[in-house]
Amino acid sequence: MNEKKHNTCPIAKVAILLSDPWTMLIIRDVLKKKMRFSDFEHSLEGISTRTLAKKIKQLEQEEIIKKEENYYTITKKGSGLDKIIKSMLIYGEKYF
Amino acid sequence: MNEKKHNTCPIAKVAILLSDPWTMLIIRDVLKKKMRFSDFEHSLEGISTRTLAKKIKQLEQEEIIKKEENYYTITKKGSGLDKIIKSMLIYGEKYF
DNA sequence: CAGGATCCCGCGGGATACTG
DNA sequence: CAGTATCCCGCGGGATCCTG
Repeated sequence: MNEKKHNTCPIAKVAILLSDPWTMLIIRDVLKKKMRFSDFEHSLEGISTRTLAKKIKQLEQEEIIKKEENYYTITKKGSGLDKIIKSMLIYGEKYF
Repeated sequence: MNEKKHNTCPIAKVAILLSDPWTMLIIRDVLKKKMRFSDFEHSLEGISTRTLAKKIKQLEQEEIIKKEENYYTITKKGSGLDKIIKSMLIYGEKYF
């Protein structure tokens, strides 16, 4: 996936941002409540610490989530994603 | 990503389904109009024929898109995804 | 034009061990 | 608990060529 070629389409940008299942699940969790590292590890069964740390860092850099005192919370930018998550939930419940 | 561990969460299922940027862009395109293979190749700049063929096949198996006479169109199940795509568009326009 | 077949390489990511 | 550091392997996917 070459990001530069698709930088004009907003859908493509969001698609790239969310193009990892873990990422979406992290957002799902942190939309509900503040999470610590170990909370994620329990919720995201099967993820390795290495991968989790990386995904979290990505999301911090994108300013989707932020960290304060070992707790991760959603940012304003991040909370805008709830609409997407919500529509995914509705779709998932209907078609799976 | 171990799919079995997350098979109870509808969000996780949709996340897994959409966890590839190409996939979402294919859906974006086919939601607009019927597409042929070469249409995708032009729209999805940078994708290889191999990958494109694979993604298309996946989506056919999921019954998100269907093929008739070298044209791909959206299915009923697939058209439900427009809500998600739409919310992604809105988010992308606002925050990027 | 619509793909299938092969070959090959990179890196994403698991497992494990270690530190503050 | 909250990560960092290595080591190592698999496979996703690009490039290329071929067919109906």
